[in-house]
Amino acid sequence: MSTVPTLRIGELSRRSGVSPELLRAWERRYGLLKPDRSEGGLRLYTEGDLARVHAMQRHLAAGVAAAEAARLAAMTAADRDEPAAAPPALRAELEAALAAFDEPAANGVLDRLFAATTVDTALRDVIVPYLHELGERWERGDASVAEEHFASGVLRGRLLGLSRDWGRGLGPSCLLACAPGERHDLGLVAFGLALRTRGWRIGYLGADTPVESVISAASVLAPSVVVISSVTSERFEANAAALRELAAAQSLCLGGKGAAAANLDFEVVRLSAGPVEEAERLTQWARRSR
Amino acid sequence: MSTVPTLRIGELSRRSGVSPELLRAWERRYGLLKPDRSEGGLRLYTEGDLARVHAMQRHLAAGVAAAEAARLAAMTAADRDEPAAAPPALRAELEAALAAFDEPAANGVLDRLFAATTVDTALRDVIVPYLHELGERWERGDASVAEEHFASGVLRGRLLGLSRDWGRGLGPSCLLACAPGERHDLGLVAFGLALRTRGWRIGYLGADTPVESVISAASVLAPSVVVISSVTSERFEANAAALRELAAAQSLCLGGKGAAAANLDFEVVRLSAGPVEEAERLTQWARRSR
DNA sequence: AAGCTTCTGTCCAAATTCTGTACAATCAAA
DNA sequence: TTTGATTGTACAGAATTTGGACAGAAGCTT
Repeated sequence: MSTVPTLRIGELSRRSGVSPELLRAWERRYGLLKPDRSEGGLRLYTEGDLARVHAMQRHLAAGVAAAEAARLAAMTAADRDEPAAAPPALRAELEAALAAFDEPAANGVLDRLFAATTVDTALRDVIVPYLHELGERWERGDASVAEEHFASGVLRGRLLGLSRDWGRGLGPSCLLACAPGERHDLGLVAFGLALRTRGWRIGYLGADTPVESVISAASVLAPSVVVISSVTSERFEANAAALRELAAAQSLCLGGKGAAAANLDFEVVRLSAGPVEEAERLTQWARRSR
Repeated sequence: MSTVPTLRIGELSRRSGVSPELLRAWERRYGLLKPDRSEGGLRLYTEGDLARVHAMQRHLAAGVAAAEAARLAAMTAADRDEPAAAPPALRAELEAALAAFDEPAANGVLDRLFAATTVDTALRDVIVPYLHELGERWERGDASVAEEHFASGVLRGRLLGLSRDWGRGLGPSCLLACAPGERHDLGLVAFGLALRTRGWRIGYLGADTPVESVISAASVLAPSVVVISSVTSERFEANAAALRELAAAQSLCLGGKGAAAANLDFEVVRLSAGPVEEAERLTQWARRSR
C-alpha cells in the first residue's frame, strides 16, 4: 500500500477536509500518521495516509472517541497491508506448478498474484516465502537441483521483467551486487524491486561479482548506497579487506542472511531481514540522512 | 535518448506553457531535464523532454509538491518515440549504453530493436554479435567484470521477458541447460527463443546444471530433445560418462562454442554455430525424423 | 552589425509549513 | 458542582519551498 510520499500537509488537508493543525495534532497525540520528511523538514504523505485519515473520519462520524478512532484507523490500515485470502493459496499453487516443471501454470499464478496485489505484497507474502521454503527443502534434500534451477529461471524472468527501467529517475540510487561466489540473486532482485517502488534508482550487477567490479561500477554510477548480498557470512569474511576499503569510500550495506552473522573488523550497516522490510528501513534511513 | 535534440528553451516554453526561467529552475533544483547543449552552450531539448514536462505539470495539477512531482515525472518512462534505426547502429548504441551503465538507455535501444524487427533478427544481428564482442573484449581485458555483469543483467531481463510461456503449446519440446560449471546462459536463452519462434516448447534449467538434474527434469518433461550448452569443451569432457548415459536415454545435443571441440567417445549432435542458425537446423532435423 | 534569444548567477517575495505553546469547549468522574 | 482529561483550534515567529525578476555576458539569425 505504500506509494511514494509526495503530498504535503496542505494537499492532504484539502483532500481530506481535515485542517493541517488537526492533522499534526493527530500525529503528535496518537501517531496516526508517520509521514516522511522533505529535505527541509516538511511532511510528505502518501495516498495510503489519505486512506488512513478517511478511516479516522469514518470512525469519528460513528461516534468513536478520537483516541480510539485513531487506534482503529491504524488497525484497518494494517489489515489492508496484509490482504487475506489470496496470497497463501497462491503460494501453494505456485509451489505445485514449479515442482511439476509447469511454466505456463506458474506464470498463470504469478499473473493472478500481480494482478491482485502490489509488488510489495507479492514479494513479501508469496515470492520471498516461497524462496525461503525452497531453500529449506533444498537443505533437507527434499527439493531437487532441477526443481531449484527451473523455479529460479521462471521467477528470475518475471522479476527481471518488473525491473524494467529501474535505473531511471531522480531518487537516491542504489548499486546492487552479490558477493563474490554468491549465486543466489533472486533475493537481491526482490530487494531492488522493493526499493524501486519507494522511488530509488537501481543499478544491478547480479550474482558473483568481484568487489573490485563493484568499486569500478560505483565510480561510474556514483550511487547513494552500495548493497552487497550473500546468504553465507563466509563470502563477506573472505573479502573483508576489499569490503572495508569499499566501506571507506562509499555508503555500504551488507544484505542477505549472511550479513547478520558475518564477523568483520569494521562497522557496516547490515540488512538481514526480508527484502521488503529492509528496503523500507533503508529508505527511512536515506531520508533522514540526506 | 529520444529524437534529435533540437528544441531551444523558448520553443519548449511555448509548447509546454512553462516559462524559460522555471524550466531552468526545475533543471537546476530537481534535475528534471538534462538537455544537450549547442556548441555555444544553448540548451537543446527533445520531444521526450516535452513529455516529461507535461508529466511534471500533471503531477503539479494533482497537488503534488514540485520536488516530488519532478521525481515522479522522471520515473515515468513516457518519453519514447524513436525513429527506426538500422541494426548495426543499434548495436553500437546498445554497446555504448551498457558500457555507461545506463539501463534506461539500453532498454530504449532494445525497445526500438524489438519494435523494428523480428526476434530472430534481433538475436542474430544485434544481441548475439554484441555478446560475442563483449566476450572478446573481456578476453582481451578491454571489458570490465562490472560491465559484463551489468550488461548480462539487463539482457537477461529482456530475453527472459520474451521467454514468457515458452513452455506452453503443442510443438516438439526441448529441455535446455548449461553444463555443470557453465555460467554463460544468455546464448542458451537466445537459442530457446529462436526455437520458440519455430513452434517448440521450451523447458529451461539455466546455468550450471548437474547432468543428473537434467536427467531428473527430463523424466518429468519427456522432451523431444535435450540440449546442453557450454562455451568450453572441458565442461563436456569432464562429464562425458554422465552425458553418454543421457545420450543413450534421450535425444541429446550439445551446444555452444565448446560443443565443436569437445573430445568425446560417443556420437552426439553438436550445435556450435549461432543460436538462430542452430535453432533452424534443429527444427529441420526434428521435421525429418518425425 | 542589429536585434532577439539564451546564458549564469543572484536576489526576492508570496505561500506554505514548521515547532511550540496556549486556549476554549466538551465530557466523564469525583 | 468541581476537577481533570480530551480534543479541536489558534497564533507567533522561524524556516522552507517555489515561482519569478534582473543584470551583464554571450550565442544566434538575418
